[in-house]
Amino acid sequence: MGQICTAHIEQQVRDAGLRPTRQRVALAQLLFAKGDRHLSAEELHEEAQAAGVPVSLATVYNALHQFTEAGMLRILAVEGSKTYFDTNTSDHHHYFVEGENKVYDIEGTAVKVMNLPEPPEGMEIANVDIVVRLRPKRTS
Amino acid sequence: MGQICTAHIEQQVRDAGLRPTRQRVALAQLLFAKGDRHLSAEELHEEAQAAGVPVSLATVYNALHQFTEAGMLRILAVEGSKTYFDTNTSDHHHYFVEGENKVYDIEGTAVKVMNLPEPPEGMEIANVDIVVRLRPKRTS
DNA sequence: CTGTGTGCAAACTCTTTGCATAAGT
DNA sequence: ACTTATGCAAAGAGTTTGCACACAG
Repeated sequence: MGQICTAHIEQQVRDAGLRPTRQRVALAQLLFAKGDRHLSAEELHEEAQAAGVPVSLATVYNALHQFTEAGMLRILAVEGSKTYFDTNTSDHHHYFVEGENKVYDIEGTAVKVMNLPEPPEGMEIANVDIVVRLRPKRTS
Repeated sequence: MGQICTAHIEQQVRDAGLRPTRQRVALAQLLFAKGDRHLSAEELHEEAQAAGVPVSLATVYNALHQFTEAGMLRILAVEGSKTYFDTNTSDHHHYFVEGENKVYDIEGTAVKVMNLPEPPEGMEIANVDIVVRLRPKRTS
């Protein structure tokens, strides 16, 4: 099964126009094997190390951007210094927790946006991101 | 009128629990005199210089964060390395143009979000940001 | 006067880049 | 073999911090 998955991942990487190198396949596996995830370059780097794949941080950045260009990942629109990548590239939405700078998917969702105006001339909508910012409830 | 505005701005700064110093008042004036704006620290710094207010970049950062804590500004949730501050702290929404990393308000808007689920235990919604990502329309 | 704010420069964090080495086809 | 990817370390951008001087109350 590891074999089948690896072959499948390799194909995805190849389809993106990238050589299925050890590092890229390993990173793709970490990214896409476990369902939807949001993570930063540094987090993925640590995971790779932990998984026994000695990949450099620069390579992680390269791979993340290449995957993004290929449409396999999307960059999350959240404040904060770090860039977060999302393995779910379809329209879906997030909670952002103030203070801890963490992002969670909004689950079980039929969230819908109404009355969106027409985009300006010559532009089209690439996607719509909704970020619901949460804060600890004040003691009542 | 400049007088009245300045007095008003000074009061706002004072109400935020901050001393109405030359720099803070000047920055507040630039920020709040012209309606809704989104700008980075560096942009505000340049504007201040251009307006003949020789304020340092560090002070701009300080002021922006202090105004944000006081609820006079909000940090925009957009990707990219720079932090953008928004002078409109009420629920309203943005276009983000891919490539040029620019943010525009969505105008004339009755944009509404439907079916937002309950937030998790102990959390409340601080606000909801909608970012509509635009890209150039492909030549048809 | 007394305490807070400011400005400068150095430090820090995250990300990108250049170039020699290694790996894929 | 030939080309592209990787890893390292150094550079770069944006932001924060520490400390002496200046200003507001």
